[in-house]
Amino acid sequence: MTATAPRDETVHEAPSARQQAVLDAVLALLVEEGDQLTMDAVARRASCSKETLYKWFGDRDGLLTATVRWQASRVHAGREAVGALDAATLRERLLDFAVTWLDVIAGRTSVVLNRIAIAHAGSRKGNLGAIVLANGRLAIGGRVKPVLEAGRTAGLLAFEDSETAFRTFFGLVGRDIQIRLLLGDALDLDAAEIRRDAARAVDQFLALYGQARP
Amino acid sequence: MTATAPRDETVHEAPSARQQAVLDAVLALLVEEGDQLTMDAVARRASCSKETLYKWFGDRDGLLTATVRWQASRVHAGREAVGALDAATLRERLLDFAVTWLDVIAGRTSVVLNRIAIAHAGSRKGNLGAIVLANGRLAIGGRVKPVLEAGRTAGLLAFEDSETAFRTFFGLVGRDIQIRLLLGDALDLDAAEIRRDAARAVDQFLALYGQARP
DNA sequence: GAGGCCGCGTACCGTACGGTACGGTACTGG
DNA sequence: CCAGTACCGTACCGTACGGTACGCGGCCTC
Repeated sequence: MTATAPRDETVHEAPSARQQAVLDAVLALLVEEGDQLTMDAVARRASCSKETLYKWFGDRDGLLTATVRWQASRVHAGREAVGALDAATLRERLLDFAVTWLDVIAGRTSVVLNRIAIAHAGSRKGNLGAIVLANGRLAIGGRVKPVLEAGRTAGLLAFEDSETAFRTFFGLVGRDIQIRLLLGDALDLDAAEIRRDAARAVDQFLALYGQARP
Repeated sequence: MTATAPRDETVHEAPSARQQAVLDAVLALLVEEGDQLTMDAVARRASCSKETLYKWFGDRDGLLTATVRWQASRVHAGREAVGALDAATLRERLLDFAVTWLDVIAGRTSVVLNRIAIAHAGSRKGNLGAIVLANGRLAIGGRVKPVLEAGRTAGLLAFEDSETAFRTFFGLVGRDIQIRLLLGDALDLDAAEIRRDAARAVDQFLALYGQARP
């Protein structure tokens, strides 16, 4: 290729600080205005030109994708290191996951982003859905399953397939909350209620899969 | 009012046969084409004029609302009558609910309609979300809870709040299935797998809430 | 301090789509 | 046989919005 190739600058890796500001503007707009997000509105809100948006993100979908990725990159905090499980720490780890997860899905941002991704999944070319899935359901699965397996090797849990066990955990924690929020049910959970719900879910999960150390 | 009032014919009660055909066309289009449903496409598919669509349904939202209602009216089959529960029939009733419910939410039509309703809920004036909620989550809740309560009075189940118990049941049955489908995950469940999943959920629910007859 | 780049603001274009108007045809009641 | 009505087909209108073009000001480099 010759030297004049204009070099594709669309965001594929980490966005710059300015770009992050734009993506935050998108999130804010999404949360405030529902999902009729226009490129004009984004440009105005972020004080940048539409041309810049298209240069950085390619097209509307690119902007949405970058936004979802950006939001996902913020949620992935959280320690790892699984070793040395006793019953109390197992319960605590599960409780921690449950609370964190409920906090996320009950948040306005998560609801709106999931709405966008779901709408997107309905109109073909739906990578947005896949991205949200990978960073939501699948990501938390990937982090919980090692804990479950550690619980099993410690003789605290009994199950055959960690995926199945995790899906039960997921169901016990999430129940009808996500679908209700997505469909617009008010249902505002405060921190106390989330903690109660999470504890109940963990208790139920342990009742189903726990076993006294043999 | 004078005699020349043009009389609002928009569909509020049961749609006529011809109107049902139109609504079926909408459903077919929705399932086939994803959700970029245009009034033009509906008119073409249903062999009717756009003017008629607007006369019957008011506007696009009205058409969508009527479609959701129409679909909901088909799902509500199912016997009632709760009396005389023993352990086997309780299990059978719950299993029946679980299978039916999974069948519904795994169907293309349900997925598409939920997508529409969710997108709608994101743009204010979201009665669609409320309708889907009322005919989905809330309707099944209303039908399951009497069974649970009958189970309790028969001494087969132990719980304080039937709503809470039902939500646990809901979570155990649905798990991550609905959100994954909404986000475009392939995940095609055949009848056998649905039956297996439903049975597992019922077993787990009974393990949590069941008690031997005292 | 002159050229070059980046990016803001704004004006502009094309099109898809919601909604309306209108002519034509079939059926019904008087 | 003549209104009146219902409804189909199609042409049309207005607008919102995705995407592009262009001018101008600030900043960096030589």
